[in-house]
Amino acid sequence: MARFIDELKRTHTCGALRAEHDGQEIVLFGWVANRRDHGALIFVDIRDRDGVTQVVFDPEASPAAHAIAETLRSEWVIGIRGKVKTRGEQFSQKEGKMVSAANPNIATGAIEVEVLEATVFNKSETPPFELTDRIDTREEVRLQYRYLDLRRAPLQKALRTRHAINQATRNYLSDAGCTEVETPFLVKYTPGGARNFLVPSRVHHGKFYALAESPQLFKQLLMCAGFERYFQIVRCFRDEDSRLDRQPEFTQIDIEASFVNQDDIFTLVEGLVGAVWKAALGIDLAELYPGGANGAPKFPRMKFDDSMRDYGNDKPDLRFGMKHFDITELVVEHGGGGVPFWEPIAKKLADGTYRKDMPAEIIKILVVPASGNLSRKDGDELEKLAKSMGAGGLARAKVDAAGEWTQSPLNKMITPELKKAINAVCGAQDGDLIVFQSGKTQLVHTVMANLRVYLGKKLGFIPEVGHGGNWNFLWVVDPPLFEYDDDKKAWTPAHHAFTRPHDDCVQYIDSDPGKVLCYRYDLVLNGFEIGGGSIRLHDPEVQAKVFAALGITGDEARQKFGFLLDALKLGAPPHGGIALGMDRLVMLLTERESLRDVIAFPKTQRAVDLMSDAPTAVSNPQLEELAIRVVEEG
RNA sequence: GGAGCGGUAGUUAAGUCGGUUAUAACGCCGGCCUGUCACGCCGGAGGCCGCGGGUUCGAGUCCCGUCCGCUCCGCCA
Repeated sequence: MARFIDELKRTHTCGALRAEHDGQEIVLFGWVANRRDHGALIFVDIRDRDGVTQVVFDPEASPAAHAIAETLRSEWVIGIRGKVKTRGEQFSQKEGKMVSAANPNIATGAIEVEVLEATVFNKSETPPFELTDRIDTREEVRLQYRYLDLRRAPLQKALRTRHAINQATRNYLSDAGCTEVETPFLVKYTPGGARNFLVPSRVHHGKFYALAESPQLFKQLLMCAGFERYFQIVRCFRDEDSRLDRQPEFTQIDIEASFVNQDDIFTLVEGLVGAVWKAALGIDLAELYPGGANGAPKFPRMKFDDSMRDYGNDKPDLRFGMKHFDITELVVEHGGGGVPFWEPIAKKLADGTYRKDMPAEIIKILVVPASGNLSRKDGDELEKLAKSMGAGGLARAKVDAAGEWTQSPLNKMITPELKKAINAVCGAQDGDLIVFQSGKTQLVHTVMANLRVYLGKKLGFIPEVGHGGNWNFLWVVDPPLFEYDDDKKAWTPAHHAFTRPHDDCVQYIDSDPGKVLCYRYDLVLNGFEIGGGSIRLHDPEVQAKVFAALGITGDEARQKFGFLLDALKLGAPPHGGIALGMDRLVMLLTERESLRDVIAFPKTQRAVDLMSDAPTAVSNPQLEELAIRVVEEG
């Protein structure tokens, strides 16, 4: 029978002890975070999930414990029994006078523990990196030893906050009448949309399941099944390239409800987000965003088109200004204004080659205020960034007091009238820098949107991550139902084919699909999309029109979505829902720089687990069982 | 699929115009120290400069290829 654990139970965590515990005999378990050997006295910082406590090994208090302390090394797992002592004034050899022995930097700094008895549960080899709070070790190494990295307080804290968010979410949605239902991960493969991970089947040679990219169809079927309100905290899988805010497997807070309109979903989600912020941070978002139901916050809304026009994407970071200005029409009015690379665009718009309401090419500008103090080198840096995103270049012009454009080839080409008009439109002042981008609409939007965010960070308009909450929520609403695919020369669903169009747009589904807006919405926080959903199309007649506009035949539709189409014909209630990206939500709420900081075991950009080395090749017998042959590449 | 940045001791970095023994800090090992808390002091070990080719009398440094990580575009809600 071991003395520690069996007889001596842990009485406190390493973050618990305070001055009020003075004199108590306690037992701590944990890891050696640091050891300071003063010859006779040995100080050891013990760390557990809750914090750090300094314990002192004094040979006079316990020679046996002191002998053990002499052997201790970093990350050994130990247990101690000792007596809590408040740290009073003591003579400092370093400073040569009496000073307070308390350590204000740690929560338990008012006390220390004099060790009476100690044990080593397990030794540790020297860890590959030092487990400090502010780590500077390359992520590659940390991911390889993820279990060590996870011992550090910042990651412990992030995952514990994630747990709190989970709890708050379950409580709130459960109280709101939602039933948590688990939907399958192994689902039918449907082409289109995100690439699926495919799972071969031993009993069905040559056939594959797909890992669910979302429970979309199932949650709609649950509405057809009469659950009325559903939620699930669910893992989703997408075989797409990763990003800072995208992992191949990720978690969604998935919600669907019947007999609701868009406002009802917003109210439900605003209440959820409010509850989450309150539970995890103790912050009342209703103070920032008043006007919601039952003390919940109410977030502002922006139309999709306005967002694209002003910010170049559908997830604008509104913590700072620097709106884009679309000067396409202005340039058309001036017949190109003498600028060679604008003239063809103006011409195509004037003669009707391009539609005026959805031009294939546009011209946008962005004004960098004089206070930004951008040097010529900074300008070159901007151009480099633009080019890396596919832009041909990046025209710039510095505006002087007289409204002339200096340091710019444009000044020689452009007509004075257009120059004056552009200055007026964007309100450029002396010293401001105008940045121009023209060309394919999507490219211009993307380049300018990224430049805006880059500048926002560079000029300090966006606070650095971890420097205090500055929450900016926004609903982006009323996007188009269809997008025109230039390559395929066909209309494609902007989201998916089951989104309900605005009633007054239904008439355009056949005649002019591009004009059809729909009940789709995204929730944006600080420039990240943290959720998206829609009111679904439950009317089979309109559904048929949408399929027709997409060039999907009845047979195709039946093959892909047959079970859902059947369900919609068998008494489907009006319904809609949303999915919130749990990982992104946690990342933003905890002010971390990457999704990897809030996922226990994340994968790299190439979807590799550096710790386990997944994915790996599989031996031939296993492949044969699945009737799969691997073809060498090249 | 594409662009950019990075890879030098266990860790983080420096390494000039290509030059002879590749530096430093932290960590590690040994010794000393009864008030440290980024303890201090003395000493020591530790390197396939990501990998492969090339140029050169000579390559961490220049060239080509390749692998890995990160950020972005494409892709993806």
